[in-house]
Amino acid sequence: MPELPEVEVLVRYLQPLVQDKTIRRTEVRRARVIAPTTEADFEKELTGAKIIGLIRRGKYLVFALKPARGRQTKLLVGHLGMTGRMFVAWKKTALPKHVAVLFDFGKDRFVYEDFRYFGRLTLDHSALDKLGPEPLGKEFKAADFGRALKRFNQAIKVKLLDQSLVAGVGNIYASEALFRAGISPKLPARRLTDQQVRDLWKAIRAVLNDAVRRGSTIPLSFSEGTDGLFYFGSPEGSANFYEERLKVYDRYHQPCLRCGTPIERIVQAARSTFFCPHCQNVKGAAAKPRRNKKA
DNA sequence: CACCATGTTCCTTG
DNA sequence: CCAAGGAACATGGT
Repeated sequence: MPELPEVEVLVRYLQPLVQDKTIRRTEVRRARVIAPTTEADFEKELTGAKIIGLIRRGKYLVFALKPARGRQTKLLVGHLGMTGRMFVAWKKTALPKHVAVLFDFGKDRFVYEDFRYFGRLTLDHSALDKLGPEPLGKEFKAADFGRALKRFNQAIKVKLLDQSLVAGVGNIYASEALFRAGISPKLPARRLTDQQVRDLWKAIRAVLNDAVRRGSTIPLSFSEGTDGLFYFGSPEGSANFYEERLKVYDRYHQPCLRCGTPIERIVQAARSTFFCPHCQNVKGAAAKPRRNKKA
């Protein structure tokens, strides 16, 4: 679940459930996810600590903690990697297979589960310093974004994944934003015109905002029976929310929703990119003619 | 067996 | 120091 919108929805769900909870005990089942914090430090710092806040920064979750003894607030930084999940459940509820970390709250507990263990839940907050502006915040300015892009020859799609330029865009929403802006993913970053920079700036915000809005309308409940923890790829089907909200990502060979041209897939920096070769022509500008086709 | 997967970091190479 | 490309991480699904 890992791009900005998913993390945002998760934080909104999680925040009231962890706010003011005291961690009675920690259990680290996979030490790699707390690195570089050691298990001894993790336990020492967190046991007895109270969670006094939870916010999102880029794709990170930032927990503010009031330590058992100390006065100084500590930060606990979470990241879901590709497959991480976090939730709060009754202790009688069975745990999933790949639990990485548990916090005992008394009646219930916080669970961080991640079957690929690419994520993190650590006291090391240095990753936050490398993040660029929040795309949905007012500190994200088209002019700054454009200036930053001027430094790179690399394809714009690849630079959208650079968290130091703008924080929170991942592989899915990078394709989505470029489609929305009508810009080729292959266009070298420094070649974007000022107009394209503005279009892309706007498209990033629109695509992320839409996803947060839609994600917020989906029940996040850990309904009994299913292992379903998230709105993401609904466990029981329900016409698959995931498919219908995305306009280009994972739609290889399917007709472009705007012009009917088959969507193409290419690989950039070892990641898949999906785009419409007509609506997102490198030469830009010209692409307008549309023969709308029923999908 | 082959290839693919929402992410980040480390290691080369130029 | 910087840009860029690729492998690695770990566990699946198809």
